[in-house]
Amino acid sequence: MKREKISELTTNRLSVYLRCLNELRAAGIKTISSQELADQFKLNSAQIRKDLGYFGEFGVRGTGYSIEELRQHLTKILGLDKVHRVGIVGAGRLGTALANYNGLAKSSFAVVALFDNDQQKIGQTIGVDRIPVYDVKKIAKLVHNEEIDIAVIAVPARVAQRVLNQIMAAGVKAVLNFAPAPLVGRLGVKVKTVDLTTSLESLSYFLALPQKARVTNARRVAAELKRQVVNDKRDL
Amino acid sequence: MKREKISELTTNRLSVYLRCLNELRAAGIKTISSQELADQFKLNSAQIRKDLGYFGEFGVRGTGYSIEELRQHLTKILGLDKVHRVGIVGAGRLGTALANYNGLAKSSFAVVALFDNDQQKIGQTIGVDRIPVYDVKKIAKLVHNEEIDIAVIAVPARVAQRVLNQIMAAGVKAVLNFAPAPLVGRLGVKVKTVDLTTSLESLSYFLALPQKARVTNARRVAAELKRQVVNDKRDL
DNA sequence: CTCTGTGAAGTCATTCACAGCG
DNA sequence: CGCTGTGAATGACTTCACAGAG
Repeated sequence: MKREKISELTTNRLSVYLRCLNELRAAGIKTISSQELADQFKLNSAQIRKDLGYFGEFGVRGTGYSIEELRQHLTKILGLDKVHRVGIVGAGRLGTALANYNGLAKSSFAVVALFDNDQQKIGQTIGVDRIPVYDVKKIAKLVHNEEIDIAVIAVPARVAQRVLNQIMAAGVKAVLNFAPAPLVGRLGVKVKTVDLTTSLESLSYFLALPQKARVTNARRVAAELKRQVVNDKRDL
Repeated sequence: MKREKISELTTNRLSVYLRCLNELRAAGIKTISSQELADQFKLNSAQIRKDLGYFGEFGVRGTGYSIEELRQHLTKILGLDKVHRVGIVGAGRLGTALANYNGLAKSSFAVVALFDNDQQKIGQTIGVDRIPVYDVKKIAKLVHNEEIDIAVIAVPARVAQRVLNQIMAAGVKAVLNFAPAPLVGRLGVKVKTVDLTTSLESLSYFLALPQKARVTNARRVAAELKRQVVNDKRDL
């Protein structure tokens, strides 16, 4: 296992591979080759082998990968063998929706606290899990008491940087930001921004293109189509 | 204006530039250089000039860019001079949260319909804007009647591909997908996936790293800052 | 003979660096 | 002069292609 720097593109893909492996396991399949796995999404098989290669040699030549074994390795690599405790700052619509989002509960993330500055909301609980809403001022205390290791920013853009500063001051090292703002992180703190407006505007750009440009979108689309066909065959 | 293929990384940044310009305009500033703009987020000024250069020569040498003028150009380029009509499939927590999300209303996206298969929800309206919830079966009809040009998938992963197929059959060309599933699009249809689980698992990976690797050298962290904005250049 | 693991080649993106306009 | 626009250089990511393990 050579500890060179792993790109975020790679870690994102590892997450996707893991999800796929979980499904395959549920389907009772024991073994899979990088080529078969690549067909599931439209990736190149060398990409998968290379991604895995950064972390070790998990495959068996001539056979492929043991699904259960690879699954365990990826779980470990991604740090999903421990439950992460998540605090959401901003108990607005997005914040509460995320607190209730089942997708998270199913994986190893537990939302343990929400924070807001609205006195109306503070003291309430959210969802069937009755997650408490605290005063934003108590972030530092609760990060410590509840052992929160991941924070989610779901506040308006204009206060996002201030909130991030509070979060970092409290010692949280990983932050998922939904505010459409370019946040400045600090050494050793990972800030990942999910920007819905940018995503939509990017779609808008695509729609604004002349139809010809949208369709003649080059090799990648062609390659996708090819794989699609392959997939369909396989399913039969 | 040379019509070569523009990377999605570029269009994502254009969206961010535009947001910044809107703020600068609100602050009453008239002109800005690429260097100043680059300082706002941690970008390279050449990057900005190159991004803009794909679409024309908007700058004035020795001075910089007229904020109002550049703002108008970017708005046009991103197709934001027209209001996009958005339909959200899945009236669960995420779907309704998005329907209510003010960030969208502020820009040029209007959510005009939700779709669900739960008879309890069909016929209801969501939020202060009273957006109606329709039966999923009516997607094709409503896409036509309401002139929906962007669809949002906010349904569980296992039904996401089926929903996408219905959406594409209805003629929608741009789709924002929140389901954690590798969807297969069709020629001329843009599918952009926002995968919360992957984002969180990527943060988890970071936390699982030895502290030393997390902090690394300042140069690398600076470079990472630029990547904060989630850029799924590969749509899963 | 199949499929992994991996250098080498190829492709795409970012940054440098500077000519030349205003 | 200062700042844009852009080739040329560098760097990052992906894909090819094949030696070699099982």
